[in-house]
Amino acid sequence: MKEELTRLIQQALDSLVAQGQLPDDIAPQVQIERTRDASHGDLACNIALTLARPTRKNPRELATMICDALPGASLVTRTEIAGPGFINFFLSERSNQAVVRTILEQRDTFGSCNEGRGRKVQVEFVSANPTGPLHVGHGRGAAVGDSLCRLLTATGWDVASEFYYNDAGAQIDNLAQSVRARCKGLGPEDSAWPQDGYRGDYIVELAQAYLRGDKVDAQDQHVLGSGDPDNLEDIRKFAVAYLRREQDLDLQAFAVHFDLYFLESSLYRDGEVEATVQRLVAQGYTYEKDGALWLRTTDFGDDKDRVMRKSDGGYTYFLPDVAYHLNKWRRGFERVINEQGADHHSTVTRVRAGLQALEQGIPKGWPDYVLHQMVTVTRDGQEVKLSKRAGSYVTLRDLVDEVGRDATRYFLAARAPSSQLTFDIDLALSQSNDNPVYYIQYAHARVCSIMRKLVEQGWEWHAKAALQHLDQLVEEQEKALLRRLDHYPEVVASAAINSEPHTVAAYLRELAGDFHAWYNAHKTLVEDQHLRDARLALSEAVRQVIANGLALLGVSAPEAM
RNA sequence: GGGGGUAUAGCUCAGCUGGAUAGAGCACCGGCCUUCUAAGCCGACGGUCGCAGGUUCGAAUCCUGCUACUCCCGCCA
Repeated sequence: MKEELTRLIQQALDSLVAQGQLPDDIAPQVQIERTRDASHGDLACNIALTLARPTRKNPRELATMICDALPGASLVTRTEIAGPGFINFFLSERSNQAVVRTILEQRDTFGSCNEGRGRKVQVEFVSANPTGPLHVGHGRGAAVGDSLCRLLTATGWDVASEFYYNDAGAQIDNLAQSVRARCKGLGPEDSAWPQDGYRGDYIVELAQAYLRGDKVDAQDQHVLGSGDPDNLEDIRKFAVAYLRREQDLDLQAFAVHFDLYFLESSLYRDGEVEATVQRLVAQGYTYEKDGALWLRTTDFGDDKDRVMRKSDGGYTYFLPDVAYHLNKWRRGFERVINEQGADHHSTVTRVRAGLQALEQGIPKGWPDYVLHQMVTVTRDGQEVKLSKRAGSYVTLRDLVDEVGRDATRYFLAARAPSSQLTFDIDLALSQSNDNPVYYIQYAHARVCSIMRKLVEQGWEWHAKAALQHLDQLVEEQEKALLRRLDHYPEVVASAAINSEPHTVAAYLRELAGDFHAWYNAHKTLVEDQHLRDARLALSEAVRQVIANGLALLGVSAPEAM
């Protein structure tokens, strides 16, 4: 529809230029936008305002000229010049009602598109170290990242979700040493306790499981605890598998699935870390200083150079990160989105710099990052501190157990990633109408309830027949709903392009609001069959779009509440 | 000191990439259940869009400079 109008306006401008009424050196950018207010019509164009300056004409006068030159179109019932010079288009009711037919035909694909054209995109998210259970911050990453995957799939991308975990490096050594200390009955208060050791209770449980010789079955590894408190390597393997399994359970509770778990250790095993170092050295972007090997990331916009190989011979996290992203590039992902906590934002420049230094033809701004700000958790009005090492902890699983999966996911995905998020456990727990997810789900359940009532009354409803009577939908609340429904595909497309799942949540809140208002103002199950059919079709369309939208957020759409 | 992010109603947040009178939800106040689920609806109240400049037909939105809060600035991840 927008394209159609853009074409009409373009034609009008062309004819005005041809008649010499407008100079031919203007390069108009015709923009059609959806109006915010129904009294401004359905669509509006600001062309007269943007052309006012180059043509040195009064915008309203210009708008009149354009309207007069506009070819007729059956879908437009009238045009109007308003405000400073907007051209408002009022579409026929018929064209507005058509969205119901589209929705009932397309069902769960309504809102989908082929923008991605099957191109490969990878979304990496959560990527928590296997050094403890997932906390709320990881939950935000999981909610946002998973929703992004769903949005990209819906818009035609070939999506791969991935979890990268650092099963190598200093943090894991620290973990193994912490477990060994617990095996020997030591605690943080003992002098032999490792510096910065992990103090959480889960380390104690882990040590006990290891000593008992438990078997651990995680997603991608199976380990038997040897029970030897001196074998650090055994402890390390066991601890990683144990916590990997814990995280599996956390994610399972959250209904988040990954196509691939990528192990940092595999980069070492397959020589990719070493190959990356050699490549960087060969490109001449490295130097030795203080016994360490540095990369001149300042050549690529970093504020200081970074160490890649420490003086003790080990690598910093930065180097495997570069090797990992080279690996991603070679797997053919033309688009990669890394969803991480904003505390990692300093890696963005570094990883991109490392990739540029490799000179492999990787685009400068590759990969994309979505950084979410910190999550704080409050209970009884008090902030609950989250610290793995201190041990006081709100885990994702605890939260899901308490609050429920739907509410947790909705809360964590419903805010712009760039804003800080306070997760108020009491509020989320309250089960009251404070909770916006219930408001949306309730709208869905209400439609289902109407459908059940329909059967109880001995009536029937057939979509095909009902679609013949959409012209019955003339009430103000019905028009508002039709406009809102029509908007949905744009919301999905824009949320996917801009990596902003929270806009879907906001849209659903509005759609549910429109629906509840209509529901209260007009009865659906009326005696008049044509009117009833039309309203049932509209109800069903609303139900479908709510179900589609909630699915994009990973939230369920209950049939009864 | 350098960099990222944020600042919009009493509180929590939207604001469709520069449009028309800045919107929701909570909270508070007043109404609506013999009619499809009141987890709902209707109404009222509530704003110098952090401050100061600038860009233009037009700014919460873009630019510059401040201020406050927050995160990062390691040979940790």
